[in-house]
Amino acid sequence: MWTGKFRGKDVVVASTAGHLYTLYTDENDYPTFSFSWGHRWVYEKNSKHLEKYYRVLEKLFPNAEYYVNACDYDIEGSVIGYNIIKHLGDTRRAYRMKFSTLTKEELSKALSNLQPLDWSNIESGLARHILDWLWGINVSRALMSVYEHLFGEKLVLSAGRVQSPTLLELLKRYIERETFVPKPTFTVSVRVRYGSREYSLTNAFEPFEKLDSAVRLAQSLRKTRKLVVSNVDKKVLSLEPPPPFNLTQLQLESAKLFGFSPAETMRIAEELYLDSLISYPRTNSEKIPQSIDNAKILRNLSSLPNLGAYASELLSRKLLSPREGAGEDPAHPAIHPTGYIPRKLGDGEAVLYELIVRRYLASFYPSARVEEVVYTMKEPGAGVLFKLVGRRVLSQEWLKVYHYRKIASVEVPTLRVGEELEISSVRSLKLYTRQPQLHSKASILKWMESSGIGTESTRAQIIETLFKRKYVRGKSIAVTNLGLRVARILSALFKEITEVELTREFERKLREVALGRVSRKEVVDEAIAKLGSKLEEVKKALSNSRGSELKVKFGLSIGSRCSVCGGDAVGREGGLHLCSLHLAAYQNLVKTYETWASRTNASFDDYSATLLKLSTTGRFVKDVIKYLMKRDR
DNA sequence: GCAAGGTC
Repeated sequence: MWTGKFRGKDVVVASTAGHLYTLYTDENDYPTFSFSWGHRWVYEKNSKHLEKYYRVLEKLFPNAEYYVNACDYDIEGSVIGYNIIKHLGDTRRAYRMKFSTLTKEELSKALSNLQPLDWSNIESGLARHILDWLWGINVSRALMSVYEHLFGEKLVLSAGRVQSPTLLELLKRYIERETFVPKPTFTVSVRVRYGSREYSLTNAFEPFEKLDSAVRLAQSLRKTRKLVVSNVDKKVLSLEPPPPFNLTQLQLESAKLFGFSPAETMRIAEELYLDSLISYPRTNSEKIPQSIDNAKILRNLSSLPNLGAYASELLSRKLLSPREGAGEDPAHPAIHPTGYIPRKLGDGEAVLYELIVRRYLASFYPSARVEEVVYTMKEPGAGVLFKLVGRRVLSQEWLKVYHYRKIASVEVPTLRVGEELEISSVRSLKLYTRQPQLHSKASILKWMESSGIGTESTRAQIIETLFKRKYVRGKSIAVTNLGLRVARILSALFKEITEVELTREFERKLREVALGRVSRKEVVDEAIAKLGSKLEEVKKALSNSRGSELKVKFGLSIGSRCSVCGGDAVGREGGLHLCSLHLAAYQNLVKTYETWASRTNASFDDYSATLLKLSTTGRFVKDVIKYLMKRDR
């Protein structure tokens, strides 16, 4: 709590730490549509610490002439402050402070220019909370109940607007990889000699579908034994420095460089923030506003061992405006060092702090200059093209401080158009197409951001929820049998919650609420009506049928077992009963054989035997092949 | 017990 005077009046400032109120219900069954706002520490684990913030506010409120909500100027900030004022005070004597940076000047201006409560933000924010709660709590409860009826096991399960589409995306990628069937392609690899050195050339043509084409090209190259330079393209590329980090970019970069998960990065960044070493990390901004005194921060950083020299260099070169990225955030600037010098840091903290400082420093530097020369070569009289690419860094600039990014120099000779090079080796090669990678925590975070679901503050946590529920596992994220069952139940019964489109629909409705065209009540009532009929339908089905009938009724089974694995079969193909994964694998196996047959003269047996040997063949495909081999023996 | 959103 802080006290002071502003224009002759006593001002008391007390803080909260995020939401003090949460939605809850006393009902245990579903559907449940009766909810209220209550104290968070009563209804949520790990929120005991919130009560002390509340007790301070509770003491202050009765003595105040009026109240000012000075939370971050965004929708959640409006809801956080509104709930406190509504429960402890009187919204008719309340105002909103409107600001975008936390400088003395701007806060002072905002305080002398108080706005009425921003009802449009409050109403749309409350509606967002309620919609997420109604969908999340009700579908989660229904899911647990359906799961118990179908599989006889009582488990804590969950579904939500953000977590469920994320689970489905992980499953999609998992299926793509594990039902993948590689296809053969053919190409040639060429080396040339120039002076005393040899160079490998890059192919500027797509691999061939037929072995013949590659063999013919190889034969022809062996005969002519030379390539002629047909084009020289020399240019100087300008490589811009990266902007300072927002949270997503920090999470992606630290995953790439150090293997930290997004949640780990968040935890370490939080520590650095609480130690006053970096600015607020939960930001989407990639900009440092004018109001931040970069010169002062750089002067302070110049006493850092190792990195201080770069800060001094920037000051002496008067490079004081950092590059800006596209990311915006109304409440916070991009992540940057505060200028405080750390004493002793833990391992993770030291590594992340250095990354943030280097990134901040790099953003002030001019672009690096890289000279690139591309020689295009072809067989005399023919059109097949190869490339030889050389690269040389002319000026490092930001690359020297942001040493994580390395531009490898590639030495190549100086060649003229028309010059001939002797071919030293030609090989024809068989290549196989590669399977897609499973998602990592970093790549699924990126997917969530680009799909517009979750926020800076919640994405990493929501990914951890999927792990906690045991829907997924592994560093390369695989979906468990439980995750697959949950995804299939949700897709069959509550399709909307598995799709990113639900978020878009919420956004459209909430915009209407913010514009005052539709009331919060109308939007909530509409959701209740829609969910109510759906949930009653599911509940009725559960009370009328047994597990095995239900699976058929819900479209989760055709009433038989998968010939390959014994799981619930969902379809029949080629005389087999197949579960969803083995069905997809079987279909890919049959379909891809057409491609193989057109490119090679492999029989189906040769094809199958080769696939079993290749490590890129999906495991469900291998299961199907083994089953077919055993059956036909 | 279950969401997603804040923040410590």
